[in-house]
This record gives sequence, C-alpha cells and structure tokens, in this order.
Amino acid sequence: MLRTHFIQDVTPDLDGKEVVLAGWVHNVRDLGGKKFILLRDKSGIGQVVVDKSSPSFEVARELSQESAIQVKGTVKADRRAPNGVEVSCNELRILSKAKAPLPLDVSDKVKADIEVRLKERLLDLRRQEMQAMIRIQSTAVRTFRDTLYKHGFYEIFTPKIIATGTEGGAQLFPVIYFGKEAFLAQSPQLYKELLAGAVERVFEVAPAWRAEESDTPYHLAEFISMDVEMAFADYNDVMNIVEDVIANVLDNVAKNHQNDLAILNHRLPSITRPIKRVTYREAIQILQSQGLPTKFGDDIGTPESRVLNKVLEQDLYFITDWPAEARPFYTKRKEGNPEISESFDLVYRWLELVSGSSRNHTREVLEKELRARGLNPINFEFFLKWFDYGIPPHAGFGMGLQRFMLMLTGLQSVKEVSLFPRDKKRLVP
RNA sequence: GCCGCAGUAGUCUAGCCCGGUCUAGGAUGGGGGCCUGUCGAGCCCCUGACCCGGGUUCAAAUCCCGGCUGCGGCGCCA
Repeated sequence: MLRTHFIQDVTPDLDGKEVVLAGWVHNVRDLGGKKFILLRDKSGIGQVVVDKSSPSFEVARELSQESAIQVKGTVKADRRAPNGVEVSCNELRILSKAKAPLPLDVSDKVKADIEVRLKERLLDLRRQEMQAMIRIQSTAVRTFRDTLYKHGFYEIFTPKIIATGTEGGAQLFPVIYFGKEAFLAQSPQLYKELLAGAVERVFEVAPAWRAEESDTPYHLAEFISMDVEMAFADYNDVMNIVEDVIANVLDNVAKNHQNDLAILNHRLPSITRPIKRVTYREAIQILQSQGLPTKFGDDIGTPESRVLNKVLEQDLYFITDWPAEARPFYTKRKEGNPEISESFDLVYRWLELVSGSSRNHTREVLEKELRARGLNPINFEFFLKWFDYGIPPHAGFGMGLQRFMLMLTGLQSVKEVSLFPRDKKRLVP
C-alpha cells in the first residue's frame, strides 16, 4: 500500500510518529521558504508542510493542483495548523502529475455550469459536494438492501436484453441481438413478478432504459431502478415496506452523514409514520377546492402535485387508488370498484419517487387488460404461460434511485446525482 | 417536442437596454518574481475571450434574422 494512514486518522496524539500519506494536491500555499500543501484523500483534507531544508523542497516546486502524490513525513501537533495537526514532509513523490490549468476548479472557488461539470465529470466528482453525494448514495442503497433482507427478500438479477417491451408507453432502445431485434429493458417488471412466483420475495437494484423525449431535471435515458416484488401480499403490504425503507434510509443518512449534509447545505425532510395517504379521488377534490379544473381521470401533473404538497403540508405523501385505465395492464382493479386500481405513488413534494400496485395474477384478467390497452396477448405469452401454474396474488413497487437522491441531497437535477448521466443528448463521458 | 431565457479567456462573471469611450473590466486558474506559519495566504509583472453564419450601419460584444448549444418551465414518464 502506498499509505499508512488516511488523512482523517492523522490526529495530534500521533505527534512525532512517521506516516505515509497519499492523495491529491488540493492546493499549495507557497510562502517562499516554506510550502503548505493541502492534501486531499477520500477521508478529507489535511496539511503537509515542506520546509526549505527538506530534500523534497525541489520536488514540491513541480506540484500542480490535482496531481496525485505520496508524502512520507512526521506528524506534528501544532495549534497553528488546521485541526491542530500537520505532517512535516521528509519525502515527496509525484505519482501522477496533473496538467494545468484544470478545466474545472475542484476546490470550488469558482463554480462551474452543469454542462462543464458533466463534460469534466471526473474532476467534478472530486469536489467535496459530489463526494458527499456519493457517500450518501452508498448508504441509501445499502440501507435499501438491508431493509429488504430484514423482511426476508432475496436480491435477484433479471435480464436486461429483452424481446418485447413490458408495458407499452415508454419507448424502448432497440439493440441487435445476434441478428435479431431486441430491446434494453425499461423495467424488470415482468421478470420480478415471475420470480415472486418462485421465491416469494425479491428485489433488484439495476439500470433501466427509456428512450423518451423527456428532457427535464427529473429524467434520464438510463437510471437506477430499485424494484421490489412480494407474493401473497397486496399494495397495502408493500406500501408498508416502502415506508420502512424510507424511514430507515432517512435514519441512517441522518445518523452517519451529518458532515456530508453540512457540505451539501441540506436538511433531510422529516416524515411522520404512517406516511400520509390520500386517495386519487381525495386528491382531485383537494385540487378542485383550490380552483384547479381537474376531474376524475385526469393525470396529476407537476403543477397539481405542487398544490398538493402545499395543501397537505407534507413533503412525502402517497396517492393511492388511481383510475385503472391510467395504469399498466398488470395492475389489479379494486374488487367491487373496477374503475379504480389497487395502486399508489409516493410523492416527494411534487416528484414521483415510487410507483406500485397489487398485480393481476390470473391469465384471464391479464389477457383482458392487455387487449383493453391495444396490446396483443400473444406477444406476452412467455410471461402469461406461467400463470397457468399457480402464480399467487402479489404486489410490488419500483423506486427511482436518482430521484430519491434529490430528496437526500437537496441537489436539483438527477443528472447531478448520476455519476455519468445518459440523457437525450449525452452519451459521453 | 412546445414555450421562455441565455451563450464573453481553462473556469466564473461585468459590459449588451441606450452601437463609438472596449486597445473588452474583474475574479479564479496558468507562467515568472518576492516572502519561513499559510487558513479562499498576500504583493508585483505577464498570459488568455466576445458560439457559428448572414444582415443593418461610417462603426456591432452590443441591434435584426437563421443555426447550434445550454439552462428553466410544461408535456410524457420513475
């Protein structure tokens, strides 16, 4: 290893000890007879002092911002130093020199536009804000997994190259598969349902692709979908799972990332359990009472959601029991009320975070619902045939990771929380 | 895809309304110099830019038209 310590582990009580550090040159303050190097590694930023008397003084003249270096030195507890500690450099190696000037200011003195940031993404990802975002995302995904494991779910992997689209609606990306037409999966929907028919409780964290016209801060052509499917359960059961996931993630991020939240200048939303649930009908009534000309059957769009957010005074709320027509064919209608489906969205302010439902589990109903949407059941035979062999009632949901991250970081665009975003006009880097 | 706004050094920004004073200002970065306790180190010198094409005009960064690119809102969706 090229280091003995991370920067955050160099504390005043190590005074006099020899350490080897490695990281990037965040900045150099050159005082002539003495240079202060701000060295950054994954754990933070610390100070290295190179004195004129040190043999490495000549090497230090060559330093440029963002060069990767290795420092051997002696820890000095010194109240003049940031955090009361610094490393006096005995040996300095430039591991990889960075070209100057940088196309992007990593130290954040000059803010860059999102376009430049994405173009120069790797340097952008070295910024403290993006590092905080990545750390929070890692905790969020781990907590999602932990919560589901706790509820007895298995992590699964479904095919991403598929023969037919799952739902209609969203556009698919075609690929050539050994000379045949195939598509990138827009959702693991049908496969996760089938697997719930084998092992009951499954989840997947994986990319999904949508070739849509959408060009907004909330859409990506490639995004990470966190999918859950549960047999012998209905939409109320999975809403409880959603609640547990959200609550655990908020807890864990609050517990472990106060420093990162401070870097991002963000306060997590507080939630009440249970999370507020309004039916679609109630939502429409609220909108009407606010003077919006919305009627049953209309979609609840962004402007409408903004109103709901205000009236409900909740940052997180479920809208349940959507009109059946507005939902995909696998969504179960409500018994005795076939206009309505057993479905829900979880909305953060005005942004749809999660979408889920009870599913149809008989072949007859599925075929009827396909036909009602102008789809041909023959194209779904690979899926439908298994419903002849005891697929139990089941329910599930899908959650957009990047949208969830907006809630956890306060950042404004899913492109910012995607490491290398793919959108309508971005294929590189 | 529609509507609105915007494109000035590597990066960020002033100037644009009211054309000439712009030989385009500042910050940050980069090069050089001074400086042994900096904390966004400081000081001095230098470096580098008007998105592309057309038009109006004696004169265009500035006004007009077209294109390209980006940002915001909306639609579609997670």
